[in-house]
Amino acid sequence: MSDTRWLDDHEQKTWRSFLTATRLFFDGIERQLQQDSGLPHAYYEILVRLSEAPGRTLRMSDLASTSLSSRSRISHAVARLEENGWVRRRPCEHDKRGALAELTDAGMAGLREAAPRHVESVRRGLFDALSPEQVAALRDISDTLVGHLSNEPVWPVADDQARTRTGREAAG
Amino acid sequence: MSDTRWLDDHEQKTWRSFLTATRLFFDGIERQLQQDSGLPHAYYEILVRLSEAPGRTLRMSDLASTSLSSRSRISHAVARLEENGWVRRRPCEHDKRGALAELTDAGMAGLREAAPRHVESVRRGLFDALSPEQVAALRDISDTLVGHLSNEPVWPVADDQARTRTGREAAG
DNA sequence: CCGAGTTAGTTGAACTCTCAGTTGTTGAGA
DNA sequence: TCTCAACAACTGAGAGTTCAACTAACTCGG
Repeated sequence: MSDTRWLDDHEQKTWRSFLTATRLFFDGIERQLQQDSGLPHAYYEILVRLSEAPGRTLRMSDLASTSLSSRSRISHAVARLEENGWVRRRPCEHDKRGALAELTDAGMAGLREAAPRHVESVRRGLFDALSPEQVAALRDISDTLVGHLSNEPVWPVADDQARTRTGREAAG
Repeated sequence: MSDTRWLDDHEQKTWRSFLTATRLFFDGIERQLQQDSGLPHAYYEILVRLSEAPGRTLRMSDLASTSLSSRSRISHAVARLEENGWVRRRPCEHDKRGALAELTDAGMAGLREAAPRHVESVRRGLFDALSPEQVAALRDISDTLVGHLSNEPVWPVADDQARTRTGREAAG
């Protein structure tokens, strides 16, 4: 309890700045996408993943893992996108438990229409602000974090998966 | 439309890595806080802001702006925290439209109990993964982004405020 | 003092996400 | 073959956020 490794002043400032920066940035991305295309960013990403998949089709759980989403989230999201006619659901032949999500032509068209403004907002919010050195550093940092966070099972991903609370006990 | 400044390969990879890293990281922070303290991170931050304010009290709109939240969000959040007895609402004397949010002793105790594990998860997810140079670079990048994003009225903040869609037209 | 315009804050509906539970399927072992 | 744990996906309830009203109070010109 009292042996907490508190943040020193510099860490504190870094943390808060990071928090503020990412909030401002992602709030902006989210808002732009919502206003221009009526899509949350998570949904946009689903469309992107599907558009890049062979046959514009992915199994629901593959879609979940490539999108860093829970299966439940994908279910709800695909249901909504299906109502819009942007995605179609089809049964999986080999495994009758499975379901395939396929990007329709309308979905592809919607994605193509949404992309330019989205990319523009990413560029304006991120790349226009940073120097080439900062961009390089950001990539380095992000890669490091991804490696660190995706290997360590520090935080169990909920939804169906076993809740092995690894690592938590060591600190508490 | 076709003059979109698309991302080149390096930018694309940076962007996706950044996206993945922040998602993994913040999902973890959120999950840890939710599981250990039953609080979303946004609510935790409200408690922190109040705890740092003179008299542990802030006006609702000051709370909104220091937390980068909409007034509506603060209203809902404070309502919930008030039910828990962690925050108390009081009328503002000078301006009868206003309301003050005050952190109660119970709220302060709750915050003190939540803090160690939260700090630990921030440290484990962020500072333990990065070298001192990377931390310095992250702070530099974050400060730059904050300066860039909070000055530019690129994305109008909704909720009551005037929707001056500045800057968007120039690109569209 | 009055009325228009602005500001502070709240509220309810719609939407997304999470969590827990359910259905249907698969596959390994008795 | 039958059984049962594991798996894929869906579903509904609960919680948080956003957006668009809405109320109440302040400001300022007339």
